[in-house]
Amino acid sequence: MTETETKRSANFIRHIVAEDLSNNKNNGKVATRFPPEPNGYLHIGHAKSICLNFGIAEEYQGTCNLRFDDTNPSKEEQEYIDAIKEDVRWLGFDWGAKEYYASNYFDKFYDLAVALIKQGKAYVCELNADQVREYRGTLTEAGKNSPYRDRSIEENLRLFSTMKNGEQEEGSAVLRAKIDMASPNMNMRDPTIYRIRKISHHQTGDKWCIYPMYDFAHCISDALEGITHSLCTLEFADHRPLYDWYLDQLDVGHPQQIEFSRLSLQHTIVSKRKLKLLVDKGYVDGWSDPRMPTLSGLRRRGFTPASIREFCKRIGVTKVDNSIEMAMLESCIRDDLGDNAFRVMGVLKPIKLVIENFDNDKTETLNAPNHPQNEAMGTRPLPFTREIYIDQDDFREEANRKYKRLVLGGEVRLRYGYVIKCHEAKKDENGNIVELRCTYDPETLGKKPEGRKVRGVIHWVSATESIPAEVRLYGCLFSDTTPETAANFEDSISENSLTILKDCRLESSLVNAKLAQGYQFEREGYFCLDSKYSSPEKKVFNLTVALKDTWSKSAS
RNA sequence: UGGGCUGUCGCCAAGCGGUAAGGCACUAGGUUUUGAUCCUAGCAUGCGGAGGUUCGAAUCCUCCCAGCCCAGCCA
Repeated sequence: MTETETKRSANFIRHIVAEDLSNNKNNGKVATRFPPEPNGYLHIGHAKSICLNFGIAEEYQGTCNLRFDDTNPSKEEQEYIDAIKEDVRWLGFDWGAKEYYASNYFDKFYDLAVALIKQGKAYVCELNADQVREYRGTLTEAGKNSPYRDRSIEENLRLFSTMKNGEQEEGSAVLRAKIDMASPNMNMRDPTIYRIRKISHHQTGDKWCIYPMYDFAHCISDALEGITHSLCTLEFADHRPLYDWYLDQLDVGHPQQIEFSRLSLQHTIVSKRKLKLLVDKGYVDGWSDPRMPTLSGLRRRGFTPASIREFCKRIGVTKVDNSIEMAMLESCIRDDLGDNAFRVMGVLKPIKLVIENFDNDKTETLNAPNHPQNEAMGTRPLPFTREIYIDQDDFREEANRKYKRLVLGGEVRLRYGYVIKCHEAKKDENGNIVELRCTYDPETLGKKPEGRKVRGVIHWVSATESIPAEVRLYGCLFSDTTPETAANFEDSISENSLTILKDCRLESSLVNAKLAQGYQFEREGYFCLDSKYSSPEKKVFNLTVALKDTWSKSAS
C-alpha cells in the first residue's frame, strides 16, 4: 500500500481502533460485524458500511461477522438473505465459515430478559400502542409512568411467560425496560424489549411468538459475538445510551458503539423502504434494474466490485452529513474500465455508407488493438467491406472546422482503417439522409495521408460482417439532486431514464462477448452484456457510463 | 429555556497549537488514429460568525448562527 492510499483510508474510526490496539484494549483484538436486516437488497450505502467493517478487520488482522439482524419477521424474507450473501461476496469480502443470525440468540435473549425482570428492571406493560405513545410524553415534556410499572417481579415473570406461550393477544402486552420516563432521550423512556407477533420466522419457524426489539437484540448480539467495535450510522447515536444501559445490566461483555454518517448520493435514493416501493410499484425492473443504486443493479449496469470499493475509499468516513456527486462514482468506474475494458466498435444509430471504389465482393481483414495503451491485451481481426455503418451523429452535410467528423466533401479516418471522403448524401422523400457515398484512399492504412489533414477519426462497423444488437442507455432515475428530501419522491422520478436502441450494429468480435466483462465502444462509452435479457440469439448491452465528453459540453 | 450530532474550496476530505494535504468537478496548455486516456499548470491570505487566550489558532476558551437526527409494539 502506498503512502497516499494509507492516508486516504485513514478515518476517525480507524484512529480509534488503532488507539485501542496500542492500549491493548480488548486484548489487542479487533472484531467488527456487518449486520443487515434481510428486508431488502443491499445498496451503495451498504457498500460503505461493508468496506468499513470488513476493511478494518482486514487491516488489523481482526474478524468481521456477517450477521442477519432478523428480529422482525414481518418484513424479512429468505430471498433477501440469499441476495445479501451474493452481493457481499461479489463486492469481494469473505465472512468465513459461518454466517450469524440474531435469531440464533433468541433463547439467550429470552433468558436475559428474564434476568432483567428478576433485577426489577423490566416489566410487562399492558398499555396499548396508542396509550404507550401518550404516556411517552413529547420532546419537550417528560412522560409519565405506566400504571403497570410497579408490578411484582413474580407477576412480571408470570405474565412474560404467558406472552412467550402465546396466551396473550398481539398488541395486548409488551415487555419494557424500567429506565426513566423523564429522560430527555426518548429512547430511555422505558423502551420496549419484546413485542408479541404471532407469525412464523424465516429461520425459527413457529417456535416464537414474541420477538425482541432492535435495541435489546443488537447490543447483546454484538456482545455474544465478542465484537469490539460496533459501527453504525449516525441516527443510532441517540440509541447508544440504551445500548450501554442494557449491557451494563447484563454480564455479557460491552462492545463500543461508534457512529458515522450514512452515504447520500445525488440523484438517487438509498432508503430500502423507498427502493422497495420502486420495485413494488413497477417503476423499475426489479431490485437489479441497472438504474437502481443496489449492488445487484450496479453489477448488472457493469460496475465492478473494485470500482465500488474505490468509491468507498474516496468518499471517506466521517460524521458529517454528505451529498456525494454522481461524478465521483462515475470517475471510479471510468478509471477501472479505462484500464480493463476491451476496446471495440459499435454503431448505436447506424447510417449506411458505401465505399464506391472498394470491391463489392471483397472483405479485407484489418487488425485492431484491444487496448491501444496496453499491448498485452492483444488484437482482434476487424472485417472491412464496401458497405459499412457509421453513426448518424458522425455526419453533417456542412459544419465548421470544429466539427471533427465526416462532412460532405470532407475526409475523415475510419478508426483502425482508411481515410474516406464523402461525395454524396442520399435522402429519402422526407429529406432524411439514408445513405452516404464515399471513396477511400488505399494509401492511408496506418499512414497519414500526404499533403492534407483529415478532420478526425470516427468509428464504424462492416454492414455485412457486423451483428445486430439492442443497446440500453440509462440516465438518472431522479432529476432532483436530492430526491430523498423531496416531499413526495415519486414525483421526481425521471420520465426518460431508459432509452432502448433496437437497431444497433456491433463489430463481429462481440459474438463472443462475456458477461461481467467491460467493453468500451470507442468514442461512446463503456458497455456490458445485460445479464437478464441478453441471449446468444439477441445481444443486449447496457451502458455502464459514457466516456467523458468535453465537446458536447462546450457546444451546449 | 428537551436531548444528541455536525459545520475546512462547487462535492467529498486530511488536519489534533507552528503558519490550509489529496480526490472528484472545473479552467488553461501539451501528446493522441477514441472530442477518451495520459501529461503539465491553475483552482481556500482562508477553515459557519464574533470575541478572547497565545510569539503563533482551522486546531484552546466564550458567546452566537446554521443544518441533520430522535416522540415504532421498525431497523
